[in-house]
Order: sequence, then structure tokens, then C-alpha cells
Amino acid sequence: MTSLKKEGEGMTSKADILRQLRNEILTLELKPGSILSETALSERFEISRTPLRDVLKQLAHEGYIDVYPKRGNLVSYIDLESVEQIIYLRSTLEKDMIKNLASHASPLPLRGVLELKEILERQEETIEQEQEHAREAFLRLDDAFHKALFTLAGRVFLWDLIQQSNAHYARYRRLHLLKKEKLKEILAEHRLILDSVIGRNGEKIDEIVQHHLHEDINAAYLSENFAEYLNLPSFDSSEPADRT
Amino acid sequence: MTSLKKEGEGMTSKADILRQLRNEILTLELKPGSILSETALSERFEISRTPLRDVLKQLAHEGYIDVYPKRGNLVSYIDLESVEQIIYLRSTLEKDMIKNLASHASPLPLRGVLELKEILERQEETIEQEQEHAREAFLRLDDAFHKALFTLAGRVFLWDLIQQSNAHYARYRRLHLLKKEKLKEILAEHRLILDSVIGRNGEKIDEIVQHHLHEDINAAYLSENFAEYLNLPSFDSSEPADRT
DNA sequence: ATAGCTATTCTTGTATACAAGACTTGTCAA
DNA sequence: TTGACAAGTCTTGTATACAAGAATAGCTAT
Repeated sequence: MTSLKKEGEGMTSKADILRQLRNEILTLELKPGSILSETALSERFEISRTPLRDVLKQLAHEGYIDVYPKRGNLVSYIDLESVEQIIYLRSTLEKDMIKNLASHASPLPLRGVLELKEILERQEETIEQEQEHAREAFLRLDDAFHKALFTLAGRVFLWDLIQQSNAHYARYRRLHLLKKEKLKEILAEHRLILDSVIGRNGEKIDEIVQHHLHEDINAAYLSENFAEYLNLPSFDSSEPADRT
Repeated sequence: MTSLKKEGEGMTSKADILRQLRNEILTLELKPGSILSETALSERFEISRTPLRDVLKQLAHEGYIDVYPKRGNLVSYIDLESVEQIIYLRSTLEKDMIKNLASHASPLPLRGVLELKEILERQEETIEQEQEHAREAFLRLDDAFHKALFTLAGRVFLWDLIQQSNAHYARYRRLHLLKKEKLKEILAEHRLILDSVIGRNGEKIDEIVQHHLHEDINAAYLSENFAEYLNLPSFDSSEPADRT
């Protein structure tokens, strides 16, 4: 409902193009393996190849596409190894951050806490909705919640750093069909986390965050159902170029 | 002693140019505030502006330069906020990783342990040397040690991720004059860490790593002695452009 | 002397022509 | 049929001309 102007893509800046392409890849509208040709895209967005290459460079840097020199740019296949690394990174960081927020003496900014509460309220609203975009909204609010946590801990810098390598994890999450029960569980865990922070109680944070983020990577399940999206060893296709 | 071919920079690839510029900024040979003009650099490296802009884009992404649209590219001032964030990130991660290595049951690959030992031996050699480049060698070996730890823990992915935002921390370290005593202390801590890993004893890791990485940011000292290198609030100079 | 305007000269941003590698296709020969 | 080779056609990589914003210098008018 936001910006589906395929026809007559008028007056789009580089930042807009980047956002749009990133979003199309993220939501799997552009499937892994799709070709992103510079000339094709430059015609679609009515812009020359030079600025468009900047956008593709950025996408490559974030891991959304792989560049094969003189051959083409492909939407990258989801790499479960990257996913696992990001989960470990976030899990370790967020455990520590939340425990600090919970146990530490520093006063919590009221505004930050209110923002977290509001996000959870909005997230609850999306659960009952059955539409397709409601699930997407839920995931966006999930990101918003965690980003707000980083902000509250004074670590939004690290959130942004992680986002730079989020291409695989973000798509990985969207591979799971999130049933209503699962959504409720996620929301409940968010509430537990928030309560820990507010109530100054970091007791069970380790287990909560571990379970909340881990969502154990079920490689077997994913391989069976989404093999064409994944970067599996079998698919060897001559490694992409180094990001110089 | 490696590549000081200012004259007749023959046959340099993009990757070489990137490495060279990054290195010159890293070692403070190019001081914060220095102008990196596209045309000047393209003449110096005998290459056109197009590939050179790619290199500058990369440097900007890593935080080495700030791009002011239509005005110019400046070597960034060292940002102590970024430094603190990276220290927190590394400290939290490395504590967890080392404790896992120490306490966990997974067998240690012999090759990795030997590599760590060899690095420490080479690091000890550099301590006694008084030359300027010996200090630089010590720092490179410091990086090598920590990278090897990440590798041993199966987390080299995260090491590489952190390196992408290392421009400020890397220069920050080089602001401190490392006296022989300090170097010995660092080496001793490395030995403690390695012993913990080998001896399966994660007892005091938290304090060791905390102290090892923290090297408390002495803002007052830095401001007094290196004000012209730092990104201080006073210097307001209209924010650089967003990395689109 | 100084405020304000204008032309100039920097800078980076964009468009486009051309270079060069990689792959495909088709022809021809064995 | 199958192989090799070559022409052609994709792709991205590079060079360069031009556009346009930003800063500066210098002029003019008050």
C-alpha cells in the first residue's frame, strides 16, 4: 500500500531507490538468484548507470546481492552461517545490555520506556489481523522494539552497525510462517524483557533472550521447504567477487 | 619500508589504492581534516575518477573519511563515542567467547593454539626493539592475536564485521604512546587469556578482558594533547552527508 | 569601510561513450 | 553426432565530458 509505483517511477532519489530495492529483496519479492542488471534498473528508475551502481555497491556491501564481475549481480541466497553469527552477536549483546539496564542504578528515561510500551501495544494489535501485511507489520515492530532497547542502553550505534549485515537474518525470519501462537509467544517475551528492565530484575534474562532470538535454526526444515532460497554447499556457482 | 612509492605509482589496482589510503589514514600520516580530492588522487594514482570514487565510497563507509557533498572529502576526526561503542562491543563479545573456549567441551584445534603462541612470541620480540615501526608491528600483532581468538571461537565473521567500523578505534590506539612497560602489560594479559583458554579456566576472564580492552578512555588527556585529531563538539562544521 | 551582488572557480554528481571480460550461438569440419 | 573455433552479444569496468551546487574573490554602490 505504500509505494508500488512500478509505472512512471518519477523523481526517485538514490536513497529512495536503495530503500525500494532493499525492501523488495527483504520481503522476498525479489527472490534469491534474481538478476539485477544495471541497464535494466537504470531504465526502470529512469536514471543513469553511474548513480545506480552506487546503489548496487551499497546493496552488495549489506549482503543483499552478490557481484560477479563482468557477469552480473544476483540477489544473494540466504546464508544460514551469517544468520547464526548475527544471532549469536545479538544474543550476547542484548543479554548484557538488558541485564545492565535491569540491575544498574542509572535512571531510565521515561520517554524510552513509554516508547517500548507503545510498540508492544501496537504489536498486539497486529496479531489479531489476518492480512498478509499484518505479519510484515509485526516484524517491523519487532525490529522497532529491539532498536528501542539498544537506544535505551545508549547503544543505537551498535544497532546500526548490525543492520549493515542484516540481509540474511532479516530474510531468514521471513521464511518462517508465523502462526498466531508464535506471535503471541514473541510478544509475551517482549513483555518479560520490558518487565525485567522496569522492575529492575535481571534474573532470567539469559534464558529469555536466548530463546527469544535463537528460534533455533532448523536447517533441515528450511532446506526442505526453501532450498531455492538458501545458500547451500551443493549449489556451488563460483564464488562472487571480493568487495574491494 | 613496504610501499612508499609516491613517485610513479605504477599498476595499482583499486584494492591496492584502498589499502594504501586506509593505511595512511590509520597511521595518522594523513591527519584528520586533510582533504582527499578526487581529481588530486586520480592524478596521483594515475587512474580515472570513476574507480577512485569507489575507493572513497568504501573509505567513507568504514568511517575513515567524511563526504561533504559538492564540497569535498575530509579525513574524519577521531570520534571517541565510536571508540567507546566498539570497546564495549568487543569487550562483551570477547569475554563470552573466551569463557566458552575455556569452559566448553569442544576440543581446541591444535593449529589455532599454535598460531596464538607464535603470535605472542613474535610480539615479545618487538617489545625490545626501539624503532618506530616496532610499535606499529606490535599493534598489528595485537590485532592478529585477537583475530586468531575470534577464529578459534568460530567467529571470524564477527571480527570482519567489526573491522568495518574500526577507523576510529584503530587510530585511537595509536594516539597513546606505548611505553615498554605498557607493552609488557598487554603481552602479559594476552598470555593470561591464552592460558585460560588452554587450561580450561575461565575464572577471571571478565576482569582481564575488561582491563585489556578498556584502556580507559581518558578524554581529558586526549583532548589536551590531540585536540586537532579529535571530533570535539566545539568544532561544529555542518554535518557530513548521510551515506546514502 | 562595508554590505551585497556577480562572476569565477573550486568541488562532487551525473550521463554517456567506449573498453574488455564472459558467455552464447552458430558455423564448419572431422 | 560431436568437437573446435569464431563471431556476436551479453555483462560490468573505466574514462571523460558536462551539470550543478558551494565557496570565494572582487567589484560596485551606498
